[in-house]
Amino acid sequence: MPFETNKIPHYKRVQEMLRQHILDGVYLEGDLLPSENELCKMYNLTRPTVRHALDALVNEGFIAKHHGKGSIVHQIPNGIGILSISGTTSAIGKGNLNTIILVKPRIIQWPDNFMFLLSDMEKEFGCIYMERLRYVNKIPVFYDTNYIPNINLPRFCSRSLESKSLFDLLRKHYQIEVKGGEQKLRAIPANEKIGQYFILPKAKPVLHLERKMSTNRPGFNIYSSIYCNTESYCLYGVF
Amino acid sequence: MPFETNKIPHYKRVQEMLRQHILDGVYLEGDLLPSENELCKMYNLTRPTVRHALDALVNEGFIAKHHGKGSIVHQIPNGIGILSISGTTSAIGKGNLNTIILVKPRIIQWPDNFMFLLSDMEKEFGCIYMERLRYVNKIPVFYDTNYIPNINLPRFCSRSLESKSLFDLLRKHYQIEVKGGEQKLRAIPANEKIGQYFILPKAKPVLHLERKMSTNRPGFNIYSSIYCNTESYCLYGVF
DNA sequence: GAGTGGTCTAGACCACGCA
DNA sequence: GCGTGGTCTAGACCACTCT
Repeated sequence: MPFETNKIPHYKRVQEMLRQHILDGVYLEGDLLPSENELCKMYNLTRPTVRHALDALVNEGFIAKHHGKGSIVHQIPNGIGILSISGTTSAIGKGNLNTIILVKPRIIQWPDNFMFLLSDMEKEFGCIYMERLRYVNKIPVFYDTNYIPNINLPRFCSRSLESKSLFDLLRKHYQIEVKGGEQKLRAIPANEKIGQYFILPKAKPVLHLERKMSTNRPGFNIYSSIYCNTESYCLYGVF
Repeated sequence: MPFETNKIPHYKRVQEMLRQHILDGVYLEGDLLPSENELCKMYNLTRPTVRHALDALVNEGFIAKHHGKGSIVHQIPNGIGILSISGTTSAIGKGNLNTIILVKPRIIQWPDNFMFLLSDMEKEFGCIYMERLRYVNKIPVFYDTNYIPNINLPRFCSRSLESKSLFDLLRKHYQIEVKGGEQKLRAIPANEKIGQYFILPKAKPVLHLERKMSTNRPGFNIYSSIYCNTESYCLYGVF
């Protein structure tokens, strides 16, 4: 029986370990990962479980599978795998992402004409709002505004976020796990403010992502509006 | 034993049937799909197989699953699920997509500085090139240029494509199935030509997608460069 | 032919939502 | 308490790739 570790499913543990190995360079791009049967023995799991982990890595764009050959580590060519779930922090890797909090978490009313339809419960409670500017290798790439329902999140506004992942904070202090979500994409001209953040001329095209992320708390969704500067880094996804 | 049908895997058959039912309005948005156990009985399959089909539909954005409740049919709000694989034609539905061939398939050299790295085999053979303009509900939304390796595709250039899906044609006449792929996204200003196609002012932001699609033929990839007018329709994805 | 991933079965136990 | 989806086992057979 595989060793018990908290409550994280086995396939997810394997997925995270392999992803970390790839990011750490244990497996280099073009390398063959151990075969599914070898991974079964290594982690003491059965094939469907190991396959579940590998399928998740394919979705994140870290590997590609080839029938009869094996799982090959993918190059992620100057692109950022933000289109899948893993969260910006883990999609980019180690020390390459820097975050500045532009507006510290504060309680506000939900905006009128919000980008997604809100449930009655969400509307009833207020909303915690924050803004961030995020740099990839010193280049400003993401400006995001975030809306979190103010439901049972004690002391959230006084917590430090600088250089931490929002998802990590929610998981560690509030046991909130982001499970998945949906997103809408558009190309829009940068307005004055965004142009300044990105050091781009006004009206320069930027990519606009509106996302709704569901969590393990029923009815508790996190909303983000993300502006992406795609001058130097493109977004990258797998399908 | 489930009835044998060609060589399409069972999970894919179920996936396609359920997707068609959703597009046809048999299940309306917000409806609960039959439970996994019910689907097992209906199609005479086991749960992992049915789950495989449902997971694929989640990835395509057609349904969302809720632990303890069931699978709920998703609304796809004025957005186009082109970010997943299903292909533009099936992502949009019935008669809403119209296609004009701007450049009929013709054999050309691969362009220099191609958007993706080509294998030696691909470089050796020529490439079939075509351009299309696609309308969603009468609005020009996609302008795409496509590059297909000219490997064993007899009479391809003389086939009619108008109002047909490229993927369908490849599957029916050449037994080529698109399996998956990767894509890069950027926001760029429309150039003169694209502005005219989309009836947009020049320099208006458009979304640019560069995709590489792998197929069931090893080493045979299809490449597309797609410009999207996101004024009226946004792109939509699930993660 | 040996090894790989792709598909599938037939069970099991658990956590969650709801009545 | 019941039905739901989430995870997992321990096998099986097939198609594919490489040598």
